[in-house]
Amino acid sequence: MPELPEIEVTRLGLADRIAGARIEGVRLGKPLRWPLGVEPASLIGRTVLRLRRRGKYLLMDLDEGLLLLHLGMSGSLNFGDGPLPDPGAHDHFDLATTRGGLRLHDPRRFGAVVHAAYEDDPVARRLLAGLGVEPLTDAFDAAAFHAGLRRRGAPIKQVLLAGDLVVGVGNIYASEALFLAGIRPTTRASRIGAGRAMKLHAAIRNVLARAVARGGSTLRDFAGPGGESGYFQLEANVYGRAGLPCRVCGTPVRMLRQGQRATFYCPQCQT
DNA sequence: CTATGGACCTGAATGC
DNA sequence: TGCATTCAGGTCCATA
Repeated sequence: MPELPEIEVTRLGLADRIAGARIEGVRLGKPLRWPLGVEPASLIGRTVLRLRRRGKYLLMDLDEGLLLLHLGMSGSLNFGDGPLPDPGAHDHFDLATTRGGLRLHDPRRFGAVVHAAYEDDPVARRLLAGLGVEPLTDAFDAAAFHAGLRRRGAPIKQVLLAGDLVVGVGNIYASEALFLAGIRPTTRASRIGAGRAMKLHAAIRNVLARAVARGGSTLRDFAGPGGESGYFQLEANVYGRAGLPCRVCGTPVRMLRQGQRATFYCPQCQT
């Protein structure tokens, strides 16, 4: 479910509530994508220092080591005061803390919780080393982005999704950013000129920042850590709107498949 | 190195 | 109603 905005909304709702919490209990459910990497009991007594985000990963710094959390396609985190309720079939990781209970719910189990001794250790590097630049920071430079695009012959939609140039742009926001930039998703990245690269750079920042401000997109089941819905889907221009009129020009929105993923675009506005 | 297709897993929606 | 097929917000891995 989650792309960068949903992860960031989760982080914003959770960071202040969990900072300073001491871990008192750990429960694992069914296996996630990767094993935790340590005995769950070894986390007891650790203190949560802060919660950061890198791409679609949440990094939970502890007084010793850190946890890397990924929500995959269907994951969400919930945090509540008081003891954790009895776990359901899809609750696969619980932390009981002095500040409340944190629970990872993930029906498809493409998510993960992995322990690393430190941020540069091999376990963490394997997950984080290949990630591209953070789009909502100054490190996301338009000229460098254009230079990166020029080296790629794949369709621009798939280059955005790959996440090795810029992180956090998933299937919804890739279609939305390309709409805002007026670029066809099938265009080879290497054929995008400087002017359109600048537009796309701005569109990515714009769409992601607006989505964070709206609380993310709730399509099926996304909710923030306190259960709140997101509202960005209400202002999506093309995602999930195949056959409906483009909000700008009225032309029916089209859907196509790129690398097994649905892509939406307006054949009139995007050239 | 880049690009592509399949894999992982479950539930909901759709089609016959 | 029942059963098979398709689809879903990610990303890793093997293969060309």
